Amino acid sequence: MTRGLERVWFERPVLDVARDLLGATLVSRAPGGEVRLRITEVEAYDGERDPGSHAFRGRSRRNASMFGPGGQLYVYRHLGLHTCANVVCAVPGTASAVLLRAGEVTSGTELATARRSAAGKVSRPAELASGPARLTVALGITPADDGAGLLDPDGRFLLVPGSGLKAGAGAAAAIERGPRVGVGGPGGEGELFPWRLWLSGDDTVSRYRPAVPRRSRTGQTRAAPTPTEEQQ
DNA sequence: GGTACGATTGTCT
DNA sequence: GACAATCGTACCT
Repeated sequence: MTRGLERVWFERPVLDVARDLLGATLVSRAPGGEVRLRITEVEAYDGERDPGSHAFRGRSRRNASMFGPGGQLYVYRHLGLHTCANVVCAVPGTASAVLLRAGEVTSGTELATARRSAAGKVSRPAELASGPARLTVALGITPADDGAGLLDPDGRFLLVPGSGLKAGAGAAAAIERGPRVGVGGPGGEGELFPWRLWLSGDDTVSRYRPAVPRRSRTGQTRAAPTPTEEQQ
């Protein structure tokens, strides 16, 4: 039987959990079969003190599972289109979580490919789960899985520690870190929280895209320059 | 009650 | 590289 993790594993600083999630395997079981994903890229979100976190403005109906005990999923819908999944860590009452950004499908490739094909195109195996929304599709994670546990060896999801991380020093050297993707905020928040971690050289890691101000439906950007400023 | 916007992705040029 | 899709949530009036 595959052994999972103890809950205390998640009751640590979010960056420690994020680092150790790299190389770990997330197992997703469904009636159609099982998909195993080796995690290659994550982002850490440190709860209410992190301006990039969904929990920054406090608890709400959407982010309630972020405030739950460690070792469960926080799943949310983004832009009404995509589903993203986080691993909740730390102790109840806090709200830190690790966003799963990318991974390598190591088992159940056919099922993952079928899921991704139904949702769009897949041009190469490395793109099966290269991106937070792609990853959830490949694993069959839906908003209904919000709050699902990751510790039960017989449950729908199981997180298995990565064998390559037991060595410690060697594994740490293979981990790179940088600013989080698509997280802007005042004063270059991405630079203040360089909490995107990935396995160096892994081709399943998603492409870095800096945060850009979005044009709203009315044709204005959020910090629209005045006509006077535009002339300068 | 109304409005702005987002931890993204796929398509089109 | 630019842009549209699409809807739940938070914030404002």
